[in-house]
Amino acid sequence: MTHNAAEDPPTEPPPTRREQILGAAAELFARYGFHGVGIDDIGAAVGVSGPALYRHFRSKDAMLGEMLTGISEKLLHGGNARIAGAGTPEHALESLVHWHVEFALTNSALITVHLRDLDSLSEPDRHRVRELQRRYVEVWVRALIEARPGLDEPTARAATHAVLGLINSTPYSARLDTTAMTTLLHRMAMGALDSEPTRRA
Amino acid sequence: MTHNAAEDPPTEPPPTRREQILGAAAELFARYGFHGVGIDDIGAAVGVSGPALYRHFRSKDAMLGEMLTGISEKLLHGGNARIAGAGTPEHALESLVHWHVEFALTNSALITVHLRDLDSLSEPDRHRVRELQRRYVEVWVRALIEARPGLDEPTARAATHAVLGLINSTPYSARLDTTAMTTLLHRMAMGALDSEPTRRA
DNA sequence: CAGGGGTGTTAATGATCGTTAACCGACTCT
DNA sequence: AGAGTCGGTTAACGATCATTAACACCCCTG
Repeated sequence: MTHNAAEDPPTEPPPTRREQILGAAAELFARYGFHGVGIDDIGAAVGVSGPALYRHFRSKDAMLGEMLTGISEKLLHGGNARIAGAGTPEHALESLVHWHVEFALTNSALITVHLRDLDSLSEPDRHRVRELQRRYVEVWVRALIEARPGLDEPTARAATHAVLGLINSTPYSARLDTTAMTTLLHRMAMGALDSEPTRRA
Repeated sequence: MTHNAAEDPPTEPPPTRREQILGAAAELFARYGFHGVGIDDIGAAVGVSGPALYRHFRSKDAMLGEMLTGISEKLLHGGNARIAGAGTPEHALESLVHWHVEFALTNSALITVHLRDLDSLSEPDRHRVRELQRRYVEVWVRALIEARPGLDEPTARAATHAVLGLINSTPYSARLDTTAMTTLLHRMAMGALDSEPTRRA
């Protein structure tokens, strides 16, 4: 035994099956909710029936865990990357909006699951995901405060949640074509953020 | 038997127990999801244990059904009322925003359940709720088009979903105090709607 | 060709949980 | 006092469903 062989190999080229299963599961979870989907349903969706999935995942909860930690990490890293490569604070903010809009439009099923089934996670996974979320929001809050000096932190945090809610509304929406939807959401998000929330009426 | 005595008496002054149960159930559903809450949990939350609830509701699904049709009707009727009592189209829109913000802040648990557990409903309830939702959105779409002439209907519908998403983000948000939150959400919603989504860049 | 890892299959197992049964005290109305 | 309804209790019942057992291939390497 060369220590533990199949634990967490980050340099591993992802095969296909796991991801195929996760994709199908995401669609199903998005439509029916985590508890509304049986292990057999997921199996059927990828052409195998029932407990075959246990060859690929330790449990049903593990699927959800991997799915949600995956999306949360992608969001956080993407956000950080956008911030890093931006010149002005205003540009950074715009970049974040663009990133999140694109992400939400591309991964609407994951967004839905993320909003909906977070607390079907096991304790440790839930904490991990919440921590990643928190850090992602923090990226937004910092960017927002830099771009709108004088904005206090609690307000910035609330405004961030609101804008993310706006963008994440995408799964509920009767979709326009992707490019129209992208510009619409982008414009509305910036409009919401431009509403000078720092000044009194 | 004087026909059916306890069916649908709309003129009835609501007692207390059903509503108490619905309130507790709403909080629990919001926190743990419909399937994540047992009948015993709901009972415990109101001080009785277990199947006592069946003296008040036909089933667990019936609770969810009543909860969600209730909220949907309140939203629709409130929306219609605001529209009716408004002078200018701009004022009507503003009135809708105010109404929804207030509602979401006052009933954040219901909003959460509404977004999350819609498809745990029985077929007929689900259709009823979706129909009410559709009509509520229609109220917004009409108001929006009147206030922003030249806006095409699909875009107006998408914009409506986005604004509702913004306002409904309230449950996820680290709440400011209610009045600050109200003005912030109101301002951001109007800002999003003012972002002249009809013009090209 | 022996054999072992990876991937499926179907049939038990066991827990959870909504729902019902059977039973009971309290309060009202006559 | 007595009958009935209302709201509650605890103990079965039954279904659903994740998980595991036991068994069967395929394929690749030695």
